[in-house]
Amino acid sequence: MVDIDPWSSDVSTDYDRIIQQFGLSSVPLAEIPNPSLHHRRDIIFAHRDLGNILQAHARGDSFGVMTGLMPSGQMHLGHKMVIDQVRWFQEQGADVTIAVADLEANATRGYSLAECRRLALEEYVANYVAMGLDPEKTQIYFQSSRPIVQRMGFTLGKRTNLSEFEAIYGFQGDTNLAHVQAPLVQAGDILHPQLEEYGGLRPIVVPVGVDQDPHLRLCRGLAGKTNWFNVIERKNGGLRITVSVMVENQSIVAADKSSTAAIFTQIIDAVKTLGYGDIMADAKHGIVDLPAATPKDRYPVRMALLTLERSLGGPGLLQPSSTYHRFAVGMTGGKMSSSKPETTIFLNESLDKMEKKFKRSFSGGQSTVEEHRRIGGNPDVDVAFQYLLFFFEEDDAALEEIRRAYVSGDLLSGELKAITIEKARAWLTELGEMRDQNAHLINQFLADDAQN
RNA sequence: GGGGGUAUAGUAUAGCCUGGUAGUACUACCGGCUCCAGACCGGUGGAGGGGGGUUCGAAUCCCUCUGCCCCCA
Repeated sequence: MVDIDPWSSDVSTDYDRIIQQFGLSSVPLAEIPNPSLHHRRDIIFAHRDLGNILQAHARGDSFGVMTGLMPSGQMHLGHKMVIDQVRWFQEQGADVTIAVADLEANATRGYSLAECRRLALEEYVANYVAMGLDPEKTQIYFQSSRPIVQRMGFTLGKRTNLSEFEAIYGFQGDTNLAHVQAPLVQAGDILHPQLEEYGGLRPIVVPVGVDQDPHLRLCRGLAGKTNWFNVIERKNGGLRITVSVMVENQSIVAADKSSTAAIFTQIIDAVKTLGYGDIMADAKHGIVDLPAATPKDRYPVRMALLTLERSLGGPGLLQPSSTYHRFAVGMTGGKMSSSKPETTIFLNESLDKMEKKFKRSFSGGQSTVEEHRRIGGNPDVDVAFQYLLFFFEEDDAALEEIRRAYVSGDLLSGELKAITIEKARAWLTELGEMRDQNAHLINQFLADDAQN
């Protein structure tokens, strides 16, 4: 994992390196409809397969967003960032599925399932509701009362092994097995919304921070390995479909010559409906080529093949898409961490406490007024400025004006802190009011299997 | 199935053998310096897994339970 140096003024370099190292893609701002503050400010800086989501959106097809919560501790600003993204996807038309990882919290943190439920509703869901998610389009469930996610985790476990877990998570011989099961159940969480019972085949996006990428990599790998048909880019242009023969589908796709031929006919029929005239099938080598297809066609071709796979009895799972956001700097200048209360603001923080935290937050100002006027402040490391950027100042022009004044030395650190405190005060106050006003809606967010 | 080790503050640890006010570092909190914060200087908090025993007195010795780690089969 790349270390992120919070002191570096040139943060983009680090994130560029992450993109390269993890094989992520940059976010195509121009293609994002109604870009949010996070997009405009490059806070959401990378993605995997976001194109699937954008295409589904453009076509008017359904798509979903998935997130989870671990019912332990308190919600803080780091959580707000994810919920803001979930809400944005919802506003663009996504259905929302939220997993309460109560099994995981129970196994690894020692909370009873009853405690998990209480904490999830009172601390987490209450804030989700307050932050404006739409109860009509949001389904919250508990891992413990949706056994299918455990079963999927079990089944998907066949596609990986301890060596991979060691490589991805650094697990070793002394690792508690609860930690081994958790990512598998989580893969079940992420993939199960595609099941017919939970909305059917459609792209699902998971917005996370880069530190969560290992989970996504695992989940995408597991889903991909179950696919009966692969879509790859041809060396000389177009797309190539290959058939993946495995124990599970051998009797269906490759029992004998006639069944193989039948499968190829179905593949050709499936892609024909997408409008490709030029289809070159080579059953002997197990490939179908679409020389005229473009990389963008990968999504509809993939969807057609997954639909075919399902009709043949396969799981037909689409790899989840993901987006990655930068982390706001912690209030003390280091990392933001829920286990260190002094590094963040809780969503139910008292106004006094919030003000105190900002007053003692790390600044990018100079040692004396004279020096500050002369040299100016550094907004890149200034907590008060960063929190306006990440959370509290919606207006780009206003933010830019503050940045200009701070850099020039016109604005002192103390004055900047006062601005941020006022913004945070307004936000926290409103959030508290919304929590109270909307508390009665909490049950509407719960899926049927999450009701008491 | 058998054997060994270990449990001290939010974190990392010292003290245990040889019983006598539990020490240190970071963190937290307060003050100084700073426009504010950091850095720096000064100060203040906070701890021996649970139960039992021995003893005037147990973190320390003994038993037991629990958790964690390791070895053998």
